Amino acid sequence: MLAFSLVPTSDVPIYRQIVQHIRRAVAQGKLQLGEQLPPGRTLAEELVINPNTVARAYQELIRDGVLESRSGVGVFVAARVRQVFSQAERDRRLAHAIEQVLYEALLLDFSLPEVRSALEEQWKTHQTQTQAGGRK
Amino acid sequence: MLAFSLVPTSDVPIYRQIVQHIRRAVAQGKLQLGEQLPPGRTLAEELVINPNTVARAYQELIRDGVLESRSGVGVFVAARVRQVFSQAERDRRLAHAIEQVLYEALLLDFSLPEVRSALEEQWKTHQTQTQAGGRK
Amino acid sequence: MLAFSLVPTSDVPIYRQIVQHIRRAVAQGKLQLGEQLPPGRTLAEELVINPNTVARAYQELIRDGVLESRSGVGVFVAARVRQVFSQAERDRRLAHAIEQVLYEALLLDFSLPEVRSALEEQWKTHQTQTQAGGRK
Amino acid sequence: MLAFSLVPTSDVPIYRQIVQHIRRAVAQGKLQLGEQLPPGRTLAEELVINPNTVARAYQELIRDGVLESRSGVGVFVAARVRQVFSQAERDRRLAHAIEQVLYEALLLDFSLPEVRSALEEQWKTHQTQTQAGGRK
DNA sequence: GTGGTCTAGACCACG
DNA sequence: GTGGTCTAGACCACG
Repeated sequence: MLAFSLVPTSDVPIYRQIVQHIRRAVAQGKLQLGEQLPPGRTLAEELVINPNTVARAYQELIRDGVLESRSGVGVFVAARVRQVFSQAERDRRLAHAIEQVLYEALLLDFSLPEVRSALEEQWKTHQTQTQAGGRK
Repeated sequence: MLAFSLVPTSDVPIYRQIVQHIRRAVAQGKLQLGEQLPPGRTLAEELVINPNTVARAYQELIRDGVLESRSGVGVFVAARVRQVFSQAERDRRLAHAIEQVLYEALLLDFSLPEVRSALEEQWKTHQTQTQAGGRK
Repeated sequence: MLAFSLVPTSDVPIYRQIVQHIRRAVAQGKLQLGEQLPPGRTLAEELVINPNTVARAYQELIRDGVLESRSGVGVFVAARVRQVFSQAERDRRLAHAIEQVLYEALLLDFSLPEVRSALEEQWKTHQTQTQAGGRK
Repeated sequence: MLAFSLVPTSDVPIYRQIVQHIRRAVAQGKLQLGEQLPPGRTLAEELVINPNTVARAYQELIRDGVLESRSGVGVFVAARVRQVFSQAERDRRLAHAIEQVLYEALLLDFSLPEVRSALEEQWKTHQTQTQAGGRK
């Protein structure tokens, strides 16, 4: 199931919001591996946006190995998430996300221990929320 | 002192990179309250970018109360940087940045220790890059 | 320099033809690392197609680390081609290309030695064509 | 005999996968000239796909002179499969497929020996998968 | 002027 | 009905 709403005023493009939402849903096990996603047109209607925008989000997720398209049938969560990226690229992407945290923390005057404990807390919260989920 | 380098191919616009850098320098006390900033043209020359780009960064910081313009004299760090963020707002913003790291890490199949050590490493690297550290 | 023409009757989508053409030009050293590509609008005019179609091709190449965008300036061949893909993904992509050769060969009744020698010949021809090029 | 499996998430449409498989079986003599093919519905059941999809593949092969339909009886391998491709055409098609491999390999930074051994491996794997091999 | 995003609408291949 | 491609045209951020 996919239920979310967009933040139209955000500086994050709509298609990116969709991408992030689906990534999150997969990570949290709310979208099961192999599960079918709503047809692009349906999702577009619900979100009151153009179908092309949804298609673009789906395309990006397909290219990243998170989703799979079966022609004439629909789009599905990939049976197993392919490891598409090289170690260097994985590191790069993680570093990029961490950099955002770093900037935010410095700007807001948080210390390393504060950030670290916030990270650990959120990580554990996520674990318990997705207990029986697809990921141990 | 302002010493930093830009990442022209980053998805963060150049003017935002400048804004973030100055905010951080002020937060860390590397730019003293009341201290004068280099003229826009000078900074633009050093960074080999368009002067308009620096001007835009200064404008945004002036609008946010971090900098002050004294006409005919120059741009200065505001005498008292107003405290923009409430504690709740600070926590919310940090949590949001960490959430991005969390989902990226889960999708790329990183473990908590890996993320934690990457965070610590980047934090320390940043510290050493901006040596003079500490705040008065 | 980019000079090529489209095959509108082909079953290969236009944006894919552009992608393949640029990949080839980079592989052959006809597009130097760091070189700027023509603005999407210009290329679209030359090819008499919609700018969005060119943009889509550029986007895909940026995502694959072949090109880089510098905001407000233009699109460039990446300084060094990033190794974006995992070993598994690289193998997968190579296998996919080889599979096409295999099918074609079986259908046209070529033997393995014939295919192998054709491969070696084309490889060597490419080497000599790009002698002084970016790749040894 | 027709025994093969489909790749539903492939970018090759299912009906094309069927067409290629039958062409190959005929080229390799695994399907004898004049031999009857399974009724479309039977094949569709085995492959767990829509009968229309099989029908479409048969249609294309009939149109190309590989198969023949005898009304009320069934579909058969044509008594004499006409030779569609000239030698020049065969070479051109093979060269084109190899060119794709070449550019993919260069971009993914594979060496000639790596590509050659991947080719040989896939060729042999294919041979063993379709054991009964040889041609009469 | 440059690329990035989005809409509206069309047509097509596939199953 | 499903996704994939393309056009035409608009608006925006950036430099």
